[in-house]
Amino acid sequence: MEFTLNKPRIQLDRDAWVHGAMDVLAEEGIAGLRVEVLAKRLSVTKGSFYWHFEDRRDLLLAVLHVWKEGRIRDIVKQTRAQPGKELEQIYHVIDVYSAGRNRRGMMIELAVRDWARRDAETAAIVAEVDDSRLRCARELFLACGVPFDEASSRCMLLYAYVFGISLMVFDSFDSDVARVKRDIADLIARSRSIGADISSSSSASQQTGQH
Amino acid sequence: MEFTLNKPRIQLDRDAWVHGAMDVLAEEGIAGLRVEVLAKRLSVTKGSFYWHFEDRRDLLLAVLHVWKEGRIRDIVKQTRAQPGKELEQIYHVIDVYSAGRNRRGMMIELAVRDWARRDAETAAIVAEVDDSRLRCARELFLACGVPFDEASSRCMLLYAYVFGISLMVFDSFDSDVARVKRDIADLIARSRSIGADISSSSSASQQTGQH
DNA sequence: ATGGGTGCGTACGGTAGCGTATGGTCCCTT
DNA sequence: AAGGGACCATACGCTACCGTACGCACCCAT
Repeated sequence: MEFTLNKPRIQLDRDAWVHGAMDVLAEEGIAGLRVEVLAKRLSVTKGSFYWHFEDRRDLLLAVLHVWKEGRIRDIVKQTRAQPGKELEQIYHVIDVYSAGRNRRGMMIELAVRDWARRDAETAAIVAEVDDSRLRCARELFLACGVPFDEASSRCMLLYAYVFGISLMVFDSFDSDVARVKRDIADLIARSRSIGADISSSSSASQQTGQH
Repeated sequence: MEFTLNKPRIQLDRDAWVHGAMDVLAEEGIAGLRVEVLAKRLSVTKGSFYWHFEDRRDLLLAVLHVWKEGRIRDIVKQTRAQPGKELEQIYHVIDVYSAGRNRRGMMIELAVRDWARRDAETAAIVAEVDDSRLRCARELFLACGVPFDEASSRCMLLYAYVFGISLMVFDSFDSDVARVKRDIADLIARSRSIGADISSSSSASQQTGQH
Protein backbone atom coordinates (compact mmCIF):
# COMPACT_ATOMS: atom_id res chain seq x y z
CA MET A 1 0.00 0.00 0.00
CA GLU A 2 2.54 2.51 1.02
CA PHE A 3 5.72 1.61 -0.77
CA THR A 4 6.25 1.51 -4.48
CA LEU A 5 6.21 4.67 -6.35
CA ASN A 6 8.64 3.54 -8.96
CA LYS A 7 5.88 4.38 -11.32
CA PRO A 8 5.73 8.18 -11.42
CA ARG A 9 2.07 8.12 -12.43
CA ILE A 10 1.66 11.62 -11.13
CA GLN A 11 -1.98 12.42 -10.98
CA LEU A 12 -3.14 15.94 -11.24
CA ASP A 13 -5.66 17.39 -8.90
CA ARG A 14 -7.54 20.64 -8.97
CA ASP A 15 -4.83 22.52 -7.12
CA ALA A 16 -2.17 21.46 -9.58
CA TRP A 17 -4.27 22.83 -12.40
CA VAL A 18 -4.90 26.05 -10.55
CA HIS A 19 -1.25 26.48 -9.78
CA GLY A 20 -0.29 25.97 -13.38
CA ALA A 21 -3.03 28.34 -14.42
CA MET A 22 -1.55 31.09 -12.28
CA ASP A 23 1.76 30.66 -14.03
CA VAL A 24 0.10 31.10 -17.39
CA LEU A 25 -1.92 34.00 -16.05
CA ALA A 26 1.23 35.76 -14.94
CA GLU A 27 2.93 35.27 -18.28
CA GLU A 28 0.16 35.54 -20.82
CA GLY A 29 -2.65 37.29 -19.04
CA ILE A 30 -6.18 36.17 -18.83
CA ALA A 31 -6.71 36.11 -22.58
CA GLY A 32 -3.82 33.69 -22.93
CA LEU A 33 -5.12 31.33 -20.31
CA ARG A 34 -6.60 28.61 -22.50
CA VAL A 35 -7.32 25.12 -21.38
CA GLU A 36 -5.48 23.36 -24.17
CA VAL A 37 -2.43 25.54 -23.69
CA LEU A 38 -2.48 24.86 -20.00
CA ALA A 39 -2.94 21.15 -20.58
CA LYS A 40 0.07 21.01 -22.85
CA ARG A 41 2.04 22.82 -20.19
CA LEU A 42 1.09 20.17 -17.68
CA SER A 43 1.86 17.41 -20.17
CA VAL A 44 -1.66 16.10 -20.27
CA THR A 45 -4.64 16.64 -22.52
CA LYS A 46 -7.81 18.55 -21.90
CA GLY A 47 -9.57 15.28 -21.24
CA SER A 48 -8.02 15.58 -17.83
CA PHE A 49 -9.04 19.19 -17.50
CA TYR A 50 -12.72 18.57 -18.06
CA TRP A 51 -12.69 15.87 -15.49
CA HIS A 52 -11.56 18.31 -12.79
CA PHE A 53 -13.41 21.38 -14.01
CA GLU A 54 -16.81 22.14 -15.34
CA ASP A 55 -15.52 24.48 -17.98
CA ARG A 56 -12.97 27.22 -18.49
CA ARG A 57 -14.75 29.68 -16.28
CA ASP A 58 -14.78 27.15 -13.49
CA LEU A 59 -11.00 27.20 -13.59
CA LEU A 60 -10.84 30.98 -13.73
CA LEU A 61 -13.03 31.34 -10.68
CA ALA A 62 -10.96 28.76 -8.84
CA VAL A 63 -7.84 30.74 -9.68
CA LEU A 64 -9.56 33.85 -8.48
CA HIS A 65 -10.46 32.37 -5.12
CA VAL A 66 -7.02 31.00 -4.52
CA TRP A 67 -5.62 34.39 -5.41
CA LYS A 68 -8.01 36.15 -3.08
CA GLU A 69 -7.27 33.92 -0.12
CA GLY A 70 -3.56 34.25 -0.70
CA ARG A 71 -3.68 38.02 -0.93
CA ILE A 72 -5.74 38.41 2.20
CA ARG A 73 -3.54 36.01 4.13
CA ASP A 74 -0.51 37.86 2.89
CA ILE A 75 -1.65 41.32 3.78
CA VAL A 76 -2.44 40.47 7.35
CA LYS A 77 1.01 38.96 7.59
CA GLN A 78 2.64 41.98 6.03
CA THR A 79 0.87 44.42 8.28
CA ARG A 80 1.45 42.60 11.52
CA ALA A 81 4.01 44.91 13.02
CA GLN A 82 5.69 44.93 16.34
CA PRO A 83 4.30 47.81 18.35
CA GLY A 84 6.38 50.88 17.67
CA LYS A 85 7.56 49.64 14.30
CA GLU A 86 4.44 50.42 12.33
CA LEU A 87 6.06 53.12 10.27
CA GLU A 88 8.78 50.79 9.13
CA GLN A 89 6.15 48.29 8.26
CA ILE A 90 4.44 50.83 6.03
CA TYR A 91 7.67 51.37 4.19
CA HIS A 92 8.08 47.67 3.90
CA VAL A 93 4.67 47.23 2.34
CA ILE A 94 5.40 49.96 -0.17
CA ASP A 95 8.75 48.49 -1.00
CA VAL A 96 7.53 44.95 -1.42
CA TYR A 97 4.93 45.94 -3.94
CA SER A 98 6.53 48.76 -5.82
CA ALA A 99 9.94 47.28 -6.40
CA GLY A 100 10.62 45.03 -9.31
CA ARG A 101 10.80 42.01 -7.07
CA ASN A 102 7.78 39.84 -6.72
CA ARG A 103 7.29 40.39 -10.40
CA ARG A 104 5.15 37.33 -10.78
CA GLY A 105 2.80 38.47 -8.06
CA MET A 106 2.38 41.86 -9.64
CA MET A 107 1.77 40.40 -13.08
CA ILE A 108 -1.03 38.30 -11.64
CA GLU A 109 -2.36 41.29 -9.78
CA LEU A 110 -2.55 43.37 -12.94
CA ALA A 111 -4.01 40.55 -14.98
CA VAL A 112 -6.75 40.02 -12.42
CA ARG A 113 -7.54 43.71 -12.22
CA ASP A 114 -7.70 44.07 -15.95
CA TRP A 115 -10.07 41.15 -16.01
CA ALA A 116 -12.16 42.70 -13.26
CA ARG A 117 -12.77 45.76 -15.36
CA ARG A 118 -15.14 43.76 -17.52
CA ASP A 119 -16.35 41.03 -15.20
CA ALA A 120 -18.57 41.89 -12.28
CA GLU A 121 -17.90 38.68 -10.38
CA THR A 122 -14.18 39.30 -10.59
CA ALA A 123 -14.63 42.89 -9.58
CA ALA A 124 -16.39 41.74 -6.44
CA ILE A 125 -13.42 39.57 -5.51
CA VAL A 126 -11.02 42.40 -6.15
CA ALA A 127 -13.19 44.60 -3.97
CA GLU A 128 -12.79 42.17 -1.11
CA VAL A 129 -9.04 42.11 -1.50
CA ASP A 130 -8.82 45.86 -1.73
CA ASP A 131 -10.99 46.27 1.30
CA SER A 132 -8.84 43.91 3.36
CA ARG A 133 -5.64 45.57 2.30
CA LEU A 134 -6.87 49.07 2.85
CA ARG A 135 -8.17 48.27 6.31
CA CYS A 136 -4.95 46.54 7.29
CA ALA A 137 -2.85 49.39 6.02
CA ARG A 138 -5.05 51.90 7.73
CA GLU A 139 -4.41 50.23 11.03
CA LEU A 140 -0.72 50.84 10.54
CA PHE A 141 -1.25 54.50 9.88
CA LEU A 142 -3.57 54.77 12.85
CA ALA A 143 -0.93 53.17 15.01
CA CYS A 144 1.44 55.88 13.82
CA GLY A 145 -0.91 58.51 15.14
CA VAL A 146 -2.38 59.53 11.82
CA PRO A 147 -6.00 60.66 12.10
CA PHE A 148 -8.58 58.27 10.74
CA ASP A 149 -9.61 60.11 7.60
CA GLU A 150 -6.07 60.93 6.68
CA ALA A 151 -5.05 57.34 7.26
CA SER A 152 -7.76 56.22 4.87
CA SER A 153 -6.56 58.60 2.22
CA ARG A 154 -2.92 57.69 2.62
CA CYS A 155 -3.39 53.98 2.24
CA MET A 156 -5.62 54.49 -0.74
CA LEU A 157 -2.82 56.50 -2.26
CA LEU A 158 -0.38 53.80 -1.26
CA TYR A 159 -2.10 51.03 -3.15
CA ALA A 160 -3.06 53.14 -6.13
CA TYR A 161 0.59 54.06 -6.41
CA VAL A 162 2.00 50.56 -6.30
CA PHE A 163 -0.39 49.34 -8.96
CA GLY A 164 -0.07 52.41 -11.12
CA ILE A 165 3.70 52.51 -11.09
CA SER A 166 3.74 48.98 -12.45
CA LEU A 167 1.82 50.18 -15.47
CA MET A 168 4.21 52.97 -16.33
CA VAL A 169 7.34 52.99 -18.47
CA PHE A 170 9.66 55.67 -17.22
CA ASP A 171 13.15 54.63 -18.20
CA SER A 172 14.07 57.91 -19.77
CA PHE A 173 12.51 60.26 -17.28
CA ASP A 174 14.66 60.14 -14.21
CA SER A 175 18.01 58.47 -13.96
CA ASP A 176 17.73 57.77 -10.28
CA VAL A 177 14.72 55.57 -9.91
CA ALA A 178 15.73 54.46 -6.46
CA ARG A 179 15.67 58.01 -5.17
CA VAL A 180 12.30 58.67 -6.78
CA LYS A 181 10.83 55.61 -5.12
CA ARG A 182 12.25 56.63 -1.77
CA ASP A 183 10.81 60.09 -2.18
CA ILE A 184 7.42 58.72 -3.06
CA ALA A 185 7.42 56.34 -0.13
CA ASP A 186 8.17 59.32 2.08
CA LEU A 187 5.35 61.31 0.56
CA ILE A 188 2.90 58.52 1.17
CA ALA A 189 4.07 57.55 4.62
CA ARG A 190 5.42 60.64 6.30
CA SER A 191 4.73 63.87 4.43
CA ARG A 192 3.01 66.56 6.46
CA SER A 193 -0.47 66.89 5.15
CA ILE A 194 -1.66 70.43 4.53
CA GLY A 195 -5.08 69.87 5.97
CA ALA A 196 -3.58 68.92 9.30
CA ASP A 197 -3.63 71.58 11.91
CA ILE A 198 -0.59 73.73 12.35
CA SER A 199 -0.44 73.80 16.10
CA SER A 200 -1.45 70.42 17.41
CA SER A 201 -0.84 68.22 14.45
CA SER A 202 -1.00 64.72 15.76
CA SER A 203 0.83 63.53 12.72
CA ALA A 204 3.83 65.42 13.98
CA SER A 205 4.52 62.63 16.40
CA GLN A 206 5.15 60.21 13.59
CA GLN A 207 8.15 62.18 12.52
CA THR A 208 10.02 61.72 15.70
CA GLY A 209 12.59 59.10 15.13
CA GLN A 210 11.51 55.61 15.77
CA HIS A 211 15.11 54.79 16.29
CA MET B 1 -35.28 51.57 -65.07
CA GLU B 2 -32.58 52.13 -62.63
CA PHE B 3 -32.97 50.52 -59.30
CA THR B 4 -31.67 53.63 -57.77
CA LEU B 5 -30.07 52.71 -54.60
CA ASN B 6 -28.94 56.20 -54.04
CA LYS B 7 -27.54 55.30 -50.72
CA PRO B 8 -25.22 57.95 -49.37
CA ARG B 9 -22.49 55.48 -50.13
CA ILE B 10 -20.35 56.48 -47.23
CA GLN B 11 -16.85 55.32 -47.83
CA LEU B 12 -14.66 54.40 -44.94
CA ASP B 13 -11.12 55.57 -44.68
CA ARG B 14 -8.36 54.54 -42.39
CA ASP B 15 -9.28 57.11 -39.76
CA ALA B 16 -12.84 55.88 -39.57
CA TRP B 17 -11.59 52.39 -38.89
CA VAL B 18 -9.16 53.62 -36.28
CA HIS B 19 -11.84 55.62 -34.55
CA GLY B 20 -14.17 52.67 -34.45
CA ALA B 21 -11.34 50.53 -33.20
CA MET B 22 -10.78 52.83 -30.26
CA ASP B 23 -14.42 52.46 -29.29
CA VAL B 24 -14.07 48.71 -29.28
CA LEU B 25 -10.79 48.97 -27.44
CA ALA B 26 -12.41 51.01 -24.71
CA GLU B 27 -15.27 48.56 -24.30
CA GLU B 28 -13.74 45.17 -24.90
CA GLY B 29 -10.03 45.65 -24.46
CA ILE B 30 -7.34 44.65 -26.83
CA ALA B 31 -8.31 40.99 -26.85
CA GLY B 32 -11.80 41.91 -27.99
CA LEU B 33 -10.60 44.06 -30.83
CA ARG B 34 -11.13 41.68 -33.76
CA VAL B 35 -11.43 42.75 -37.33
CA GLU B 36 -14.67 40.96 -38.08
CA VAL B 37 -16.28 42.34 -34.96
CA LEU B 38 -15.15 45.81 -35.83
CA ALA B 39 -16.34 45.40 -39.40
CA LYS B 40 -19.81 44.41 -38.28
CA ARG B 41 -19.84 47.43 -36.02
CA LEU B 42 -19.10 49.63 -38.99
CA SER B 43 -21.67 47.82 -41.10
CA VAL B 44 -19.20 46.55 -43.61
CA THR B 45 -17.27 43.32 -44.08
CA LYS B 46 -13.67 42.59 -43.55
CA GLY B 47 -13.10 42.83 -47.28
CA SER B 48 -13.06 46.53 -46.64
CA PHE B 49 -10.74 46.18 -43.71
CA TYR B 50 -8.05 44.39 -45.63
CA TRP B 51 -8.16 47.07 -48.27
CA HIS B 52 -7.18 49.73 -45.77
CA PHE B 53 -4.91 47.67 -43.55
CA GLU B 54 -2.23 45.13 -44.03
CA ASP B 55 -3.43 42.95 -41.20
CA ARG B 56 -4.77 43.19 -37.68
CA ARG B 57 -1.53 44.40 -36.21
CA ASP B 58 -1.42 47.18 -38.75
CA LEU B 59 -4.66 48.47 -37.29
CA LEU B 60 -3.46 48.10 -33.73
CA LEU B 61 -0.33 50.10 -34.41
CA ALA B 62 -2.38 52.76 -36.16
CA VAL B 63 -4.61 52.96 -33.11
CA LEU B 64 -1.55 53.21 -30.96
CA HIS B 65 -0.09 56.11 -32.87
CA VAL B 66 -3.33 58.04 -32.93
CA TRP B 67 -3.59 57.46 -29.21
CA LYS B 68 -0.05 58.61 -28.61
CA GLU B 69 -0.41 61.81 -30.62
CA GLY B 70 -3.67 62.59 -28.90
CA ARG B 71 -2.26 62.05 -25.44
CA ILE B 72 0.79 64.18 -26.05
CA ARG B 73 -1.25 66.95 -27.60
CA ASP B 74 -3.61 66.74 -24.67
CA ILE B 75 -1.02 66.91 -21.94
CA VAL B 76 0.67 70.00 -23.27
CA LYS B 77 -2.75 71.59 -23.40
CA GLN B 78 -3.60 70.50 -19.87
CA THR B 79 -0.36 71.77 -18.45
CA ARG B 80 -0.32 75.13 -20.15
CA ALA B 81 -1.06 77.28 -17.14
CA GLN B 82 -1.24 80.97 -16.72
CA PRO B 83 1.78 82.09 -14.74
CA GLY B 84 0.92 82.00 -11.07
CA LYS B 85 -1.80 79.43 -11.52
CA GLU B 86 0.39 76.39 -11.82
CA LEU B 87 -0.76 74.85 -8.57
CA GLU B 88 -4.36 75.01 -9.65
CA GLN B 89 -3.37 73.42 -12.89
CA ILE B 90 -1.80 70.53 -11.04
CA TYR B 91 -5.05 69.97 -9.20
CA HIS B 92 -6.86 70.17 -12.48
CA VAL B 93 -4.69 67.47 -14.02
CA ILE B 94 -5.25 65.18 -11.06
CA ASP B 95 -8.96 65.79 -11.13
CA VAL B 96 -9.33 65.23 -14.85
CA TYR B 97 -7.72 61.82 -14.70
CA SER B 98 -8.76 60.47 -11.35
CA ALA B 99 -12.42 61.33 -11.43
CA GLY B 100 -14.92 59.05 -13.05
CA ARG B 101 -15.35 61.40 -15.95
CA ASN B 102 -13.43 60.72 -19.11
CA ARG B 103 -14.20 57.11 -18.52
CA ARG B 104 -13.64 56.19 -22.12
CA GLY B 105 -10.22 57.76 -22.10
CA MET B 106 -9.19 55.88 -19.01
CA MET B 107 -10.47 52.58 -20.35
CA ILE B 108 -8.35 53.05 -23.44
CA GLU B 109 -5.42 54.05 -21.30
CA LEU B 110 -5.65 50.91 -19.23
CA ALA B 111 -6.20 48.69 -22.23
CA VAL B 112 -3.12 50.10 -23.92
CA ARG B 113 -1.01 49.71 -20.81
CA ASP B 114 -2.11 46.16 -20.28
CA TRP B 115 -1.19 45.46 -23.85
CA ALA B 116 2.18 47.13 -23.39
CA ARG B 117 3.05 44.71 -20.63
CA ARG B 118 3.55 42.00 -23.21
CA ASP B 119 4.41 43.92 -26.36
CA ALA B 120 7.71 45.75 -26.60
CA GLU B 121 6.64 48.00 -29.45
CA THR B 122 3.62 49.11 -27.49
CA ALA B 123 5.71 49.61 -24.40
CA ALA B 124 7.94 51.98 -26.34
CA ILE B 125 4.94 54.10 -27.31
CA VAL B 126 3.71 54.16 -23.73
CA ALA B 127 7.18 55.21 -22.67
CA GLU B 128 7.00 58.21 -24.97
CA VAL B 129 3.64 59.22 -23.60
CA ASP B 130 4.76 58.79 -20.03
CA ASP B 131 7.87 60.79 -20.67
CA SER B 132 5.93 63.66 -22.20
CA ARG B 133 3.42 63.72 -19.41
CA LEU B 134 5.99 63.50 -16.65
CA ARG B 135 8.07 66.30 -18.12
CA CYS B 136 5.07 68.54 -18.59
CA ALA B 137 3.84 67.90 -15.08
CA ARG B 138 7.31 68.47 -13.69
CA GLU B 139 7.35 71.91 -15.24
CA LEU B 140 4.28 72.75 -13.27
CA PHE B 141 5.86 71.66 -10.01
CA LEU B 142 9.02 73.54 -10.84
CA ALA B 143 6.98 76.64 -11.48
CA CYS B 144 5.52 76.20 -8.02
CA GLY B 145 8.99 76.34 -6.55
CA VAL B 146 9.38 72.65 -5.91
CA PRO B 147 12.99 71.47 -6.25
CA PHE B 148 13.79 69.45 -9.32
CA ASP B 149 14.19 66.00 -7.79
CA GLU B 150 11.13 66.38 -5.64
CA ALA B 151 9.16 67.61 -8.64
CA SER B 152 10.15 64.49 -10.51
CA SER B 153 9.02 62.28 -7.68
CA ARG B 154 5.74 64.06 -7.19
CA CYS B 155 4.63 63.85 -10.78
CA MET B 156 5.61 60.21 -10.92
CA LEU B 157 3.39 59.68 -7.91
CA LEU B 158 0.68 61.71 -9.58
CA TYR B 159 0.41 59.55 -12.64
CA ALA B 160 0.91 56.27 -10.85
CA TYR B 161 -1.95 57.30 -8.60
CA VAL B 162 -4.42 58.19 -11.34
CA PHE B 163 -3.82 54.93 -13.18
CA GLY B 164 -3.75 52.82 -10.06
CA ILE B 165 -6.91 54.23 -8.58
CA SER B 166 -8.75 53.25 -11.74
CA LEU B 167 -7.81 49.65 -11.11
CA MET B 168 -9.14 49.53 -7.59
CA VAL B 169 -12.57 48.72 -6.25
CA PHE B 170 -13.10 50.53 -3.00
CA ASP B 171 -16.83 50.99 -2.61
CA SER B 172 -16.97 49.63 0.87
CA PHE B 173 -13.85 51.16 2.31
CA ASP B 174 -14.60 54.81 2.80
CA SER B 175 -17.96 56.42 2.48
CA ASP B 176 -16.62 59.79 1.46
CA VAL B 177 -14.72 59.17 -1.71
CA ALA B 178 -14.71 62.83 -2.61
CA ARG B 179 -12.85 63.72 0.55
CA VAL B 180 -10.35 60.93 0.03
CA LYS B 181 -9.61 62.16 -3.46
CA ARG B 182 -9.20 65.70 -2.19
CA ASP B 183 -6.84 64.51 0.48
CA ILE B 184 -4.80 62.57 -1.99
CA ALA B 185 -4.59 65.49 -4.38
CA ASP B 186 -3.30 67.55 -1.49
CA LEU B 187 -0.73 64.93 -0.60
CA ILE B 188 0.55 64.83 -4.14
CA ALA B 189 0.48 68.53 -4.84
CA ARG B 190 1.09 70.29 -1.57
CA SER B 191 2.20 68.06 1.26
CA ARG B 192 5.44 69.02 2.93
CA SER B 193 8.04 66.48 2.16
CA ILE B 194 10.31 65.08 4.83
CA GLY B 195 14.01 65.38 4.46
CA ALA B 196 15.14 62.99 7.13
CA ASP B 197 15.29 59.36 6.49
CA ILE B 198 14.61 56.04 8.03
CA SER B 199 13.22 54.47 4.93
CA SER B 200 16.29 52.48 4.09
CA SER B 201 16.53 51.07 7.58
CA SER B 202 16.58 47.39 8.31
CA SER B 203 13.32 46.50 6.67
CA ALA B 204 12.36 43.08 7.76
CA SER B 205 13.03 40.77 4.92
CA GLN B 206 9.72 39.02 4.81
CA GLN B 207 8.62 38.03 1.40
CA THR B 208 5.15 38.12 0.10
CA GLY B 209 3.62 34.78 -0.44
CA GLN B 210 3.27 33.64 -3.96
CA HIS B 211 0.25 32.14 -5.73
C1' DA C 1 -18.27 55.25 -73.62
C1' DT C 2 -14.92 52.97 -71.54
C1' DG C 3 -11.26 51.34 -69.11
C1' DG C 4 -8.96 51.41 -64.90
C1' DG C 5 -8.58 52.36 -60.12
C1' DT C 6 -11.11 52.45 -55.64
C1' DG C 7 -13.81 50.45 -52.15
C1' DC C 8 -16.22 46.69 -50.73
C1' DG C 9 -18.82 41.88 -50.75
C1' DT C 10 -18.38 36.88 -50.92
C1' DA C 11 -16.32 32.68 -50.66
C1' DC C 12 -12.71 29.84 -49.19
C1' DG C 13 -8.98 27.51 -46.57
C1' DG C 14 -6.72 27.29 -42.36
C1' DT C 15 -5.97 27.53 -37.27
C1' DA C 16 -7.17 27.78 -32.48
C1' DG C 17 -10.03 26.98 -28.98
C1' DC C 18 -14.33 25.12 -26.44
C1' DG C 19 -16.91 21.40 -24.85
C1' DT C 20 -18.65 16.39 -25.48
C1' DA C 21 -18.49 11.53 -26.15
C1' DT C 22 -16.34 7.47 -25.54
C1' DG C 23 -13.18 4.29 -24.22
C1' DG C 24 -8.97 2.81 -22.06
C1' DT C 25 -5.99 2.10 -17.87
C1' DC C 26 -4.60 2.19 -13.61
C1' DC C 27 -5.84 1.47 -8.51
C1' DC C 28 -8.64 0.48 -4.64
C1' DT C 29 -12.02 -2.08 -2.56
C1' DT C 30 -14.42 -6.20 -1.41
C1' DA D 1 -10.24 -11.72 -8.95
C1' DA D 2 -13.49 -8.83 -10.22
C1' DG D 3 -15.62 -4.91 -10.47
C1' DG D 4 -16.00 -0.11 -10.12
C1' DG D 5 -14.41 4.42 -9.85
C1' DA D 6 -10.70 7.87 -10.57
C1' DC D 7 -8.01 9.83 -14.13
C1' DC D 8 -6.73 10.58 -18.67
C1' DA D 9 -6.31 10.03 -24.14
C1' DT D 10 -8.50 10.39 -28.43
C1' DA D 11 -11.65 11.79 -31.63
C1' DC D 12 -15.24 14.70 -32.98
C1' DG D 13 -18.32 18.76 -33.99
C1' DC D 14 -18.74 23.48 -33.57
C1' DT D 15 -17.60 28.45 -33.49
C1' DA D 16 -14.72 32.38 -33.95
C1' DC D 17 -11.07 34.38 -36.21
C1' DC D 18 -7.40 35.40 -39.61
C1' DG D 19 -5.90 36.32 -44.14
C1' DT D 20 -6.43 35.58 -49.33
C1' DA D 21 -8.64 35.32 -53.85
C1' DC D 22 -11.65 37.07 -56.70
C1' DG D 23 -15.52 39.46 -58.46
C1' DC D 24 -18.70 43.38 -58.70
C1' DA D 25 -20.19 48.13 -58.53
C1' DC D 26 -19.11 52.73 -58.54
C1' DC D 27 -16.35 56.87 -59.98
C1' DC D 28 -13.37 59.58 -62.69
C1' DA D 29 -10.42 60.82 -66.41
C1' DT D 30 -9.41 60.40 -71.12
